[in-house]
Amino acid sequence: MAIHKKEEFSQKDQELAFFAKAISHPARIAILKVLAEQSECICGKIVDVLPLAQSTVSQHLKELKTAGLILGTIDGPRSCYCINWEFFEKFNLEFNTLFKSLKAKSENNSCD
Amino acid sequence: MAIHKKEEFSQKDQELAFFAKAISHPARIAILKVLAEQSECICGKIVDVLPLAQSTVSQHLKELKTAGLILGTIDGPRSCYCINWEFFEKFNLEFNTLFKSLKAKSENNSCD
DNA sequence: TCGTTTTATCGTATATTTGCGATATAGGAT
DNA sequence: ATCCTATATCGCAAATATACGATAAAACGA
Repeated sequence: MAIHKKEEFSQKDQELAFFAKAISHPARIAILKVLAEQSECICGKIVDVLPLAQSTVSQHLKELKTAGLILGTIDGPRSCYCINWEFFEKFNLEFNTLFKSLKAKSENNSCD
Repeated sequence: MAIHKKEEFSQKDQELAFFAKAISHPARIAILKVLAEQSECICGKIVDVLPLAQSTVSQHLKELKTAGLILGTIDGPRSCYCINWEFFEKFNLEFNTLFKSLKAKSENNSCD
């Protein structure tokens, strides 16, 4: 694909797409659910719960971290992750805004 | 990657990931916005608006259609697309449910 | 110090996504 | 019938994503 064209779209659309991509794999959704459930921000326990190899889980955690959805701190020999709730709110809001704006736009027409 | 493991996750997580993937590219978000704005469910006008080749746009439209987010009808020599609002509501609700359930789970702990 | 445990990263294989040009198809106009 | 327009699909190339095993790094205990 020569050069990918993603950067030619609006910042907002790129950001939304980026957010959506962060949760576009069931493993990452499952990880978020586990993190939300656990009182301690467990680490390798996620590996036990998911049907994936340790290295693969680590990769998904890295992606969620890059996206901003989770925070990771080193705790001795292990890593401790938890949901970045502050960011999560922004994330949530962003989706709601998209959905609302689409609906709002549609109110001016009678397409459906 | 030998065999991809997506099907080993819960139906719900797979569905959510699938939904997220549908809007994980700025072109598809842009298409949804255009469709929501237009009073007639335009077709190739989308190509004019997006910085992509006709064939690429057609492919994104197909993906949105496969995901269920848009409907396409043939209108003479051209294709007419519009947002599938009924499905859109389900889509919207699914995300809200995920976000709410994550927050609800977190209320039992003090991780953050 | 040496081994153990835990996790990140590297290298690699394969699958999927993205993108485009070329072509096919189908309807409408002349 | 022939041409034109609009769109879908095919074939291909390149980029990304997914997955794993092997290995590296880091902290802890014996």
